[in-house]
Amino acid sequence: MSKAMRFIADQLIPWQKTSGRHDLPWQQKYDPYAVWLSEVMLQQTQVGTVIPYFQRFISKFPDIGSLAQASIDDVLASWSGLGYYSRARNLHRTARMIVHEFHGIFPQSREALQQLPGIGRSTAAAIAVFAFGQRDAILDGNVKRIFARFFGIDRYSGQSETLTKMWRLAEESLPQHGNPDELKVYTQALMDLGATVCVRNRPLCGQCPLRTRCVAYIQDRVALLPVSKPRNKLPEKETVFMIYRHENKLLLEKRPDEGIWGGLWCFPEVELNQSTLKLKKKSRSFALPQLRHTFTHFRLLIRPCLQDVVANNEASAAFVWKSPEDALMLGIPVPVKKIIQQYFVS
DNA sequence: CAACCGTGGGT
DNA sequence: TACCCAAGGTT
Repeated sequence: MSKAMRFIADQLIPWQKTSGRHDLPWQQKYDPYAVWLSEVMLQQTQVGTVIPYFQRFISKFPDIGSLAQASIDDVLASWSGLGYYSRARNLHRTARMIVHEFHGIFPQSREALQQLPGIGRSTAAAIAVFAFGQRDAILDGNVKRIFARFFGIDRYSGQSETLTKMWRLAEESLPQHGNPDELKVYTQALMDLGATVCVRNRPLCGQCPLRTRCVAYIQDRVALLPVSKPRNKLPEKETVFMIYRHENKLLLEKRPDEGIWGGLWCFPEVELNQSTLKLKKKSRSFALPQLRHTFTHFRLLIRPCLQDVVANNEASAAFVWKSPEDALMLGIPVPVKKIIQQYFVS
């Protein structure tokens, strides 16, 4: 192990104790269920966004047994608005697997945790460290950013070669003979440093315990690292939300698990073609103001179209009629929530 | 490996 | 505005 590697842990562990975060809701006790839930919610999601969801979710499903017993609809309702809904479905699947196949006992090794749905290598390592005191390396966005600067890595971290290198650095930077508590402090320190000091824009290098040996700082390349992901221009798509109303109830359709908003309830979508345009002209439908919704990989133009109907005889289980107030309590995507709140509740 | 999968905050 | 991206994982 090189000197630079030992330096990181030696600096970070005392730094975390004085300057790290110690009051996040999932840090109170290292309960495997709470650790797992928080790590999954925090995937690609900022702490400030997660906290209220975490509090509500753990109030409603306080332990893995209650989560396993719940319906997927109830789980998705609690996840509604948080995004990446496959995380919620995988969470639910994993809860049922642990309860029914593992007698309610969490796997404790990183390798075993990694076999569970929705738990990749970094999340598995975080759970193994925080919940079970194992010695494993995380490699999340914080660590990638810190390492890119500290080691002066000027390649995009998505490249497999760069990723392999970073995993090796992450393993080699672990405290050598750390006891479990030390490993937890070290792992939390990486997250805290990345989230509060070594941030993406304008990092606070004056406060950084690593700056004396940070390549980017020494070479004055902090603003250039890490290298941005090469992005494609977002394609634009267009859809019509048909809002069928019958006596103050709205029709919602359950989306398939695969694809965008999987498993959520949504206004029925209509293909935008000649026949639907004719249909819209003939029927007494009312166009609500369109709205734009931006995803990671495309932009969606939504045209909501309100239509009062006389019968509510949709017989399939994939459809429900709900009052606006009840609809808001289902697992619905954000644009559906916005439309209902804006036009259908007082 | 690259596309897919949400949403909100920051600049 | 338009773009970046945040405690990633799956296919």
